[in-house]
Formats: sequence, structure tokens, C-alpha cells
Amino acid sequence: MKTSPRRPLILKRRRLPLPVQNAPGETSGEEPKRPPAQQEPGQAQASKEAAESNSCKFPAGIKIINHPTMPNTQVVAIPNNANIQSIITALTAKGKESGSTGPNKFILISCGGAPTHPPGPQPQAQTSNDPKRTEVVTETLGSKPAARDVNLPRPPEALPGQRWESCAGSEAAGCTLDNSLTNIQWLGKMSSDGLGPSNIKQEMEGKENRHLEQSQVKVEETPGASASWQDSASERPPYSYMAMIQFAINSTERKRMTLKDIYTWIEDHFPYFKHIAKPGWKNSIRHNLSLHDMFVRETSANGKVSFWTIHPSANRYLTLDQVFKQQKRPNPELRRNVTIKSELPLGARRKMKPLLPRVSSYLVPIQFPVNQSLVLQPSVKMPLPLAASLMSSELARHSKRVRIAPKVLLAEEGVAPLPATGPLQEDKLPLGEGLSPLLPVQSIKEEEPQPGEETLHLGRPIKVESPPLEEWPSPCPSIKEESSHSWEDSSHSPTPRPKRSYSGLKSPARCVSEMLVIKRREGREMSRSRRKQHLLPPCLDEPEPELLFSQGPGASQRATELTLPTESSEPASRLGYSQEEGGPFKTPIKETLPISSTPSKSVLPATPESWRLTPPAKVGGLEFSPVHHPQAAFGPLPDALGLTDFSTTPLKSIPLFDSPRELLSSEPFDLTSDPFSTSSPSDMEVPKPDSPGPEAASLSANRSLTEGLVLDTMNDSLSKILLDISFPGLEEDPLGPDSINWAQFIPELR
DNA sequence: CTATGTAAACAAC
DNA sequence: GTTGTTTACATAG
Repeated sequence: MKTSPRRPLILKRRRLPLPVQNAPGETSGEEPKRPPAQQEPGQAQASKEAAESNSCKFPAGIKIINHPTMPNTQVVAIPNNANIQSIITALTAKGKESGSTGPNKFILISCGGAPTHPPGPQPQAQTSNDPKRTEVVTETLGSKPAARDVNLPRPPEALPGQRWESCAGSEAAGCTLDNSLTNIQWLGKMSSDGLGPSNIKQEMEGKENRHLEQSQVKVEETPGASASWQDSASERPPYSYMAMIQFAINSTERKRMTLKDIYTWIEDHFPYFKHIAKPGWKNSIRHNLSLHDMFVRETSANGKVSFWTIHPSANRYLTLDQVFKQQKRPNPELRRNVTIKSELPLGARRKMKPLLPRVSSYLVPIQFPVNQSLVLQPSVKMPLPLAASLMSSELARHSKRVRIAPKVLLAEEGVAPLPATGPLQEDKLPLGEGLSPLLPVQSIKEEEPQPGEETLHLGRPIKVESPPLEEWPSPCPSIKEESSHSWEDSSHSPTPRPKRSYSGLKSPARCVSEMLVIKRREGREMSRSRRKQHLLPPCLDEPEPELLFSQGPGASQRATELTLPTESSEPASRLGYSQEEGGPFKTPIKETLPISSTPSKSVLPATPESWRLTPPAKVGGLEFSPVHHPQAAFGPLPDALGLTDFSTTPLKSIPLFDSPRELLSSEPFDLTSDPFSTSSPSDMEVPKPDSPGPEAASLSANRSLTEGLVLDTMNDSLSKILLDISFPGLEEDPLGPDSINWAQFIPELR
């Protein structure tokens, strides 16, 4: 829209000069703003104390003694009232004292309680290998009132089971935890050396944290190196903006945050942004929020406040903490990378890569149709270190490709729609319907058949098979269509959507429909625009209708889960849209998946389904996300690895049958996945005639998975092959032309 | 090419 | 001024 004219001029400027140096100057502009706001008062003070005292005596009555039997281990007795900062301070101080050669492992014991030994922590022992690292095992810290970030309204209660990150699942409490962990970690990193940057510490500390239930925290030290914490502090975090935003949002119980809070959270957790980064980082944050579909803006009921949320389907619920752990865990190397980057001169900074390693491989979204509901368990550990990377990369990808929903208005049923936005579809729809909450809304809308390639065909078949779309739609058919149209139209059409007009969906949320997310580019290639535009309506939150799933913790999650049974795939197919542009290669495929996402917009609460697909697809599948289990289902997923190789994973393809496998034998497929395979195979691509039966639902699900898998992984050709194989006899599929009679070649198939 | 990061122009508030 | 969108470009992979 903007006319190009202006742009050019502007653009020209490039970055040149390095900016500046540091911080003070630049940042100052913004920094001031965010003061301590959220931090907790109490803690802040505490932290100060700690800081002061830290040199020798450990604040808050913390005692550190050598472990009687374990060599490099010290036992840290922590009074119940001690806060994290104090602990950190003590550990830091101790670390300094000891030097790099000193004990690198600490067992934290709360004074009040019995000193138990660390349950979970065992692993740490292992880690000990690394000389540099300091490990800390926490036993029982009382929970405390954590400050938490920003918005959390509710007081967290302790979550019982969670231990590690609970964030995902739990809410506040979990979050808190996470945060705390997170903070600590960072601190550890930074401070470890010994310096003690009080400020930083304070900041961090200030925030939330405390409340560790049993968590393990590891702190890395880099003693020797001395890279100095300064560096670290100044170092740009290895996370992309997108990832940081997610961390921030996921740190709250509601899983939503205002822009300002996001800024604050980031500054608090990553001092780099507070002190060193140029003010433009906020612009980047905003840019990312607007750009990625996974970030959905919700408006408060009254319309006055906008909260940014993560589309449930896309939300892996990762937290800094989690990511941090993962990184550490698996490979030192990865970790290293992260850490390492450091030094870039200022100017160079840009170069840094973002963070997490990108994994390209898999990304493909798989759709697990079904749901996560099953999957969702929060806990899960994520295996991979990759998580982070995944997040960033995949999610991103996802988002882009998929496009998730746009913003929603919260209006929700109850609520009145916001004036502004709104109108859209709502008009049309009667919101009233309450319909099932579940509705999958899917959105689907888009149908584009895209004739084309194989890849496409994948999609297609599916579609065909399932009627799904319709199903949901039923409730609000009209809507759907409309919506779809709208989206599409919008896309096609000239464009102009007034921003958000759409919103639509929301309608009762449920119905919603979806606005598809799709937006895409309008004309031509577009490659450019990367964003979504949509808004979301209203829904709101609170209600957590989602219960459906039950699960838990985060409402939002639930939403995600909802998804429905049937459909699953379809949407994707619709989405296929992307392909168009996608061009020839794979892209399309992936995109397809995303489709699922297409649905878009719904707000969390209300409409679950839309995303449903997405999630899995995107991230989930790929990612390790604990959340989506689907993978698990597949079996192979070994996450971590999996990621990497997708060859294997992806191929999950395997669902296909054995035979193929053999064919491919050359390749290593594992089929492990199989479970699905049985059923799935067929689904995937071709519609089977019989399909439906009992399994229908399940199938669909499977199918979707399959599809996803297939798609991803393979290129067209590959996929095609699979297809054919799979259903040798079945049908003639459209593909027909290409299809080969595998049977001939392969006896087994036959 | 894609994913990210930056910077900036605008539009609404 | 803040927030949100969108362009345009730069860079790394």
C-alpha cells in the first residue's frame, strides 16, 4: 500500500555507522520508561541486600558448605524466606571464591524443610563433566509469591506436579517458575564470572521469580573464560525476537501480554535490550508481532487494551526456561554456539544470527489433527535442545506459511464487540449461535484446488475425502464461506482490506470461521509481505470454555486442542493456497500444511479449531514440542534427532506401508511410526473410498498427519511415490497419470 | 529462497 | 507519543 515512492528514499539509508556504542545514550530514550515497574518491591530490596552483602556472607542466611562426600559439590542451605536473588548472589559469591576450579555443583536445600536429596536432579551429576558449568539442584524452595510479570492476575498457586516448566501447563505458577528459572539462568550466565553486576542482577531478580518448586537450575559459568559477564550481559540473546516474544507471552498465566509488558519482560530478562540495544529493538518487536501470524492481538472487552497472545495452535508454550535447558542439555556444542557468539563488535551485531540454530528440516507441519488434546501434556520434556531453534525457526515458518490467525477481538459473545473493529462478518453471522464450542472452525475456506503438482494433490485428495469442512461449517456455514471468501478475496482482491476488518470470526467465536489467515499476498508474487492482517475479535478469554479438553493449564491451550476430529486435514488443503506462490518446490508442501492454520483467526478461546491444525503442523510436529504428541505417536520422533534428520522422521511417511519402505529401503525410514501407518496411509493422499468407517475420525486425524508428513518430507516426487504405493490398488487416483504400478515392481505391494 | 533483523512511513489512538 | 501495519532492504544460511 504504501506507495513506493517514499520508501525508496528512505531505504537508502543503510545501516552504516555503527551505532553507537552503548547504551546509555541510546537506550536511554526508552529505558527510562520502563522502570521497575513490575518488579517486586520486596525482592528488589532483597536483591540489593544481597548484592551488598554478597561478597562474603551470604545473604538471607544462606549457608554453603562442602558436601561431605561429593567432591565438587556444595550444599546450599536456604532459609525459607530466602529469595532467589539471595541464592544467586550466594552462589555467585561462592563461585568467585572458589574460582573456576572450585565446586561446580550445588545442592540447594531449604532450611526449613528436610533436606532431601534431589530427586530429579540426577542428571545433573552427569553434567558435571563440564567443568565450567555450575549445577544447582534445588530441593525445596517454598513457593513464594512470585512477582511475576506483569499481568498476572492470579496468584499462582503452587502447582503440584509440575516441576519443570510448568508454564505450559500451569499457569501462573508455572510461569513463575519458568521465569524464575529463566532469570536465574541468565544470571548465572552472566554473573557467573563473577562479576557482579548488580544492576543486572537486580533487574532480573526483581522480577519474578522465586518460586521454585523443584527445579533444577543450572548455571553456567564461564569462569575461566572470563568472558566476563559483561560480555554476556551485553551479549545479545541468542533468541530471535519471535522467540523472545513467545517467551514473554508464555510467561504469563494468561498467555497474553501487552506490548509494553513484552518490552518489559524482554528487558528484564535480557539486559542487552535494556542497556545496549538500540531503541529500534522495540520497533522490531512490534514488527514481529504484526508480522507473524502466530501472534494474535486480542482486544480487551472494553476495547481499550490490546493483548498479544500466541495462537494456540502455534504456541508451543515454550518458555525461556525450557529453551535454556534444552540448549544446555544435549549438546554442549549447541550451547556453545549460543554462547559464543558473543563478541561481535557493535556493528557486527547484526550479524548475529539469531539464535537458535535453524533447523530446517522438518518443519513441516504435520497436522495432527486431532488433537492434541491428547497430546497436550504439558510436561513432557522436550528433548531437544532444539527447541529453541525450533521455535524460532519453525514457528516462524509456520507462521508465515501458515498464517495463523490474526487478531482477534475479544468481544466475544458476551462482550460487545468492539466498535471499532468489528463489523465484519459478524454482521453476517449471527453470533448467537453458540454452537459448539468446538467447532472446528477451521476455516477452511480456501479451497483452492490447485491443480498442480503432486504436492498438491496430496492435499487434494484429502480434501476430497473428507468432507470435513463442511461439517463444521455447518454450524455456521455461511460464515465460513464468507469468511473464506473474504479472506480470499481479500487476498485476491485488491487488497485493501482495511485492516482488520475482518475480524470476523469471532463471532461467537465458535463459529468463526476463520478468517483465513491466509491472506497472503495479493498480487503477484509478493513475496514480500510477510504478514497477516487480521484482527481478531473478541473473544475473550476468560471464559474458558475450552474446557473441552480439559487439560489444563492454560486456557489457551485448550483452545488449541480442540480441534476437531474430522477435519483436520482439510484445511490444509485449502490452504494449499500457498502453494501457488510457492512455487515449484517444496514450499508448497509445507505450506499446505499450514493450511491448517488457515483457519486462523480465531481467538483462542472461542475457536479452537482453527488452528488446530496448525499447531501440530507447525510446530508441533516438528518441534519437539511436548505438546503435541503426535509425534510421539509416530514414534520416531526422537525429537531431537528427528529434527535433524528429517529424513527419517519425515518420512514418517512411512505410514505407508512396508512395501514402500522397502522400496526405499535404501532410505532409512523408520517406520516406527507405524502405528499410524496402518491406517493412515491410505488417508494420506488418496482418498480412500472406504475410508470412513469407524475410524473416520481417527483417520482423519491420522490422515492429516500423514499428510503432513508426507508432504513435508518429501518432495513432490517422493510424495508421489508414496502415494502410489500406498494405495496401489485403490484407486486410481487422479494422479493417475503418474502413478505407476508399483506392484509390478514390487511384489510385496501387491 | 527463506528467516531474521532493521529502519522507517503511516495510521489510529 | 504509543501501538500496530506494512514496506523495503540487509544478511545469513
